[in-house]
Amino acid sequence: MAAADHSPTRPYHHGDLPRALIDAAVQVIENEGLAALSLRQLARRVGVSHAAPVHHFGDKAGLLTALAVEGFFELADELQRTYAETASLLELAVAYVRFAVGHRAYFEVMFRPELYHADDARLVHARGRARELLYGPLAELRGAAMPDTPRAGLAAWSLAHGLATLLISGNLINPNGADHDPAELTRSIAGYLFQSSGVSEAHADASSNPPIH
Amino acid sequence: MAAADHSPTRPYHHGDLPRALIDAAVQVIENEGLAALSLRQLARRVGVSHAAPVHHFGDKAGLLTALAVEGFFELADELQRTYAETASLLELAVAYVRFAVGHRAYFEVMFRPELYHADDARLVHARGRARELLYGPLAELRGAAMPDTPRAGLAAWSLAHGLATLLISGNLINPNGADHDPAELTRSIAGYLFQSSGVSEAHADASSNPPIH
DNA sequence: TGTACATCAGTGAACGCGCGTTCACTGATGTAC
DNA sequence: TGTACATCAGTGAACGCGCGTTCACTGATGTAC
Repeated sequence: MAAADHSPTRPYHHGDLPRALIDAAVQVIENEGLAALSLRQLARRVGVSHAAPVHHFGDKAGLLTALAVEGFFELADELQRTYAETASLLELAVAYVRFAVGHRAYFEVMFRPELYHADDARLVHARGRARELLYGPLAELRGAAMPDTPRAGLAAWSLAHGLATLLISGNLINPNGADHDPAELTRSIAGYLFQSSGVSEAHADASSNPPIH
Repeated sequence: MAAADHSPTRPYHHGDLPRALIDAAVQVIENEGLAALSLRQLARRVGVSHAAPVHHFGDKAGLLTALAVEGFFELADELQRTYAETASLLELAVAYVRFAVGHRAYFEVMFRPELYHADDARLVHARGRARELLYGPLAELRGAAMPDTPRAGLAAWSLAHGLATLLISGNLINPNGADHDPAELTRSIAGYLFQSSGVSEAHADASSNPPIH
C-alpha cells in the first residue's frame, strides 16, 4: 500500500519531507524506472500536496540533484571503508559494482548528469570525493611501477563501470537462468587487469610476449 | 531548418517514411536526448501527420525496436570488418568504442531494453549476431591459453562498454579541456587487459614487455 | 489499352491523460520581548 | 508567562502543454483481367 496517509492524526507538517521524497523516488525508480518518475507521483506516495516537493527542491532536477549528491557520498563512503579494510584494488572494484547493483536508483541518476544540476556546489564536491577515492589508491602505486596513473585508473573505472552498467541494465543474459553474483563476477573479471594472469601470460612462454591477436 | 516540407509538389506518399522517421529519431536523440523523443515530434520533423508513424511501427516501442535492430546490425558489421582486417582483440575494443561514440543514439537505445520490444525476433537475431562477434574472436584463443572464454569476453566487453558509456554520458571531464580521442584512449586502456604490462608486471620487468600504446 | 478493385499509405479530428509550474493562501512553529 | 510577529511548510486551484493512441476517412498505387 503506497497510499497517502489520511489518518486524522496526520500532522500538517510532515517532519522530514525531503527525506521522504528522496526515498520515494528511489523506490519508484527501482520499481518503475527513471522515465516513470514525476514529482506529482512522489507527492501522492508521500501523502502530500503536489506542490509541496517544489517548495523543497525548486524543481524536478533539484530533487535529482539531491539524490545524486547522497549517492556520491554513499559511494565514497563505501569505497573508503572497503579500501581501508582490504587495501585491495580488486576489492575496490567489487565495492563499486556492489554499490551499483545494491543502489540501482542512485547509480542510474548519478551517471546521468543531464538529469540534474551538474554544476551544483554540493554535487561537485560529492562527486569529487568519490572520484578521489577511485583514483587515490592507484596513485599510491605510482612510486612502484605505475606508468600512467590516470590511464590505469580509467581502465579500472571503465571495467567496473561497464560491468555494473551491463548488470543493471539487464543486458547480461545468464544462459543458466541463475542470477549472476556481482561480487564473484567482478573478482574473476577484474583479475584480468593489472596482473599477469591474463591470456598472453597463461601461455606457456611468457617472455616471447605473443600478442593477443 | 527541420521544418516540414509544405511545397506544393510534395507527394501524398512519402517514399520511405520508416527510414525518414528513424533518421529523425537519431537526430533528435543526439541533439535533445532520449527523454525528449516523441512520435509527434518525429512526424512534425518529417512533415507528416502525427498518426502516420503508428501506421508503420505500431507504437513508440516499435520504432525504437527497429532502431535498435539497425544498430546491432551496424555494430556487428563494424566488429566483423575490424576483426577481419586487424585480427586484433584490442582493435575490436576500439571498434566498439568508436561505434558508441559515433552512433550515440543507436548505442543508447540498444542497451536500454526497457525502451523497446526486447523479445522481437529480428531484435534477438541482430543482438545475437553482435554478441557472437564480440565473443567469437576470444573463443579462437581457447585452444591457446584461455582459461575461461566467457569470463574473458565479459572482461573485454565490460571494459569497452564502460569506457564507451563514460565517454557518451559526459562523465569524463578532461582536465585539459581538450576532447578525448576515443580510439587512443581505448588502446591505452585496453592495453592493461590480457597482458603482463600491468601494474605488478611492469614493476618486475618493464622493458621486456612493452605496452601496446 | 483500359478498367475494376484490393491494398497500402497517410489524414485529421478527437479522446483522455499526467505532467511541471505558478500563485495567493492558510496552518504551524519558534523566537524576541 | 503570555503575546506579537516573522518565518517556514504545505495547500489547492488553475494554467497550458504535449503526449500516445484510436478511428473513420481519403488519396495513391499496383495488379488482374
